[in-house]
Amino acid sequence: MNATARKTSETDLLAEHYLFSSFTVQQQQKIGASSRLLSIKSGETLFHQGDKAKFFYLVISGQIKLCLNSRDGNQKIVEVVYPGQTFAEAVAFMTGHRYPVSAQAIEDASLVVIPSLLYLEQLADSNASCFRLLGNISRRLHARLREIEMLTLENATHRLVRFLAHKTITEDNRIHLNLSRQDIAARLSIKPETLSRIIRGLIDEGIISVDGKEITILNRKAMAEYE
Amino acid sequence: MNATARKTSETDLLAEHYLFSSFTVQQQQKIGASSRLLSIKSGETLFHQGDKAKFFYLVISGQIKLCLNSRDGNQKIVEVVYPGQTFAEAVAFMTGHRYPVSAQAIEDASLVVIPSLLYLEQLADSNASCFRLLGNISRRLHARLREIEMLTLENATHRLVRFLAHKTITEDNRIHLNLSRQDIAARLSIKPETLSRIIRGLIDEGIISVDGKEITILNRKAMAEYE
DNA sequence: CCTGGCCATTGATCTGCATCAACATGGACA
DNA sequence: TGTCCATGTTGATGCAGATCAATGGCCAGG
Repeated sequence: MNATARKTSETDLLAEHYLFSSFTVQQQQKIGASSRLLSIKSGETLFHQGDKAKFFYLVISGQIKLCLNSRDGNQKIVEVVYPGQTFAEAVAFMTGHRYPVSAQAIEDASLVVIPSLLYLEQLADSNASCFRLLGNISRRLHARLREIEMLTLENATHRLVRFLAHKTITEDNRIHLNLSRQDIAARLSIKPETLSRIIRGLIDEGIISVDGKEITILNRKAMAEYE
Repeated sequence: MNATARKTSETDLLAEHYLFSSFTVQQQQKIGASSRLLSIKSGETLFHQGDKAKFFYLVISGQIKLCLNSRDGNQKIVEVVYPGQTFAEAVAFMTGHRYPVSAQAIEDASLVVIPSLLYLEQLADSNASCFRLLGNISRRLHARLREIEMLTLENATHRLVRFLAHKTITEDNRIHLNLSRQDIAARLSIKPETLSRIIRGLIDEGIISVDGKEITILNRKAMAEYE
């Protein structure tokens, strides 16, 4: 594989994404040519909170968690990013240009690394792309707001039920968890022990049954009442 | 005062704001002509969470609180908006176009009410304005993130100390609170009783002294150690 | 097949903040 | 100036979730 071929692949990956699809082919190629593919192993950190931010990212495969860490070792997962999604796009517009969260791979992942500045330059020539980015960031803003709502107005059980309700549920009422218990706990801002107890509680009430990362909803009515 | 004069005043008020100052004079007049001034009394609600969002707002005077309300009467203040600031700009880009928070006046206030759609139309012709809005929304996104950080990684005392630290402090170490205790509590996601106790604790430790809405910091060192 | 280390679960206990209740205070208005 | 009602303070108690500790399960590497 030669350099040109690789660059082409990155351009193609980007062009499919709605944040880039409004650019001209020239613009896409320009961004693609300066972007690179990156593979990281599960557990590796992409960047730390406070790092100078020169790039943003498009996930091709794997999962990335965006998290906040406190001095005393507590971790809060703000968002889990899946293939096809970008993250840290907004950092370029923030004063200081530093990542407000840390990013770490939950499983082996590959990403496109995009230079923020170059992207910004292209934006200046593409109003349509600006609008897409505005929509994108606004959606994130809304998501953060709902997060705050959950944290302040709902208890731990509610948060878990909501978390489950937002997962894809098969026709036979099954949900596949793609996170470890620890990560689910950090996502919901509770301790793993508490998560265990809450799950046990739901099992004992006959609302769900659990087999490892597979959950079956036995009583959708009761489940819905928690929301 | 005739209609034209009033419209001129609204256009002028908007033109001073950085979200509008990149527009052409024609664009500013267009937006100004469709905007209107609104006065509301302290305690009145501007809009409720979930309302259809056709407008966003620029505060001219007074204070507006943006808050989330739970079914059981709990309230979380997400942000307090002061003169010169806009709010609900991002809603136009969200799916559903509904306000994700409620807005209520904390004191008598006057605002400029701006039709979101018209603003959006002008944006399409002004890349500079797009960039300003992107910066504006990104800043908000960052603020929400720090909020989540505070809520999940810090305790109530820390949150109060941070809250105070972000206020303007005079050379003689005094802070003027512009919110009621209830609102401070709702802002920090604690109960008024707890806020009282925390303040008492700080007083008893000799860290601050309090006289109504005036706070004097007696021990900046000790104060800083809470952050 | 055993073994070591991590993850999840369970139990016992602790604690920060909420809740409930009573009382104080102070500002608006007659 | 007194009265009233909302706001704030203080005390007693409750409770959700954290913490500490022990055990069980499960997978990787010998």
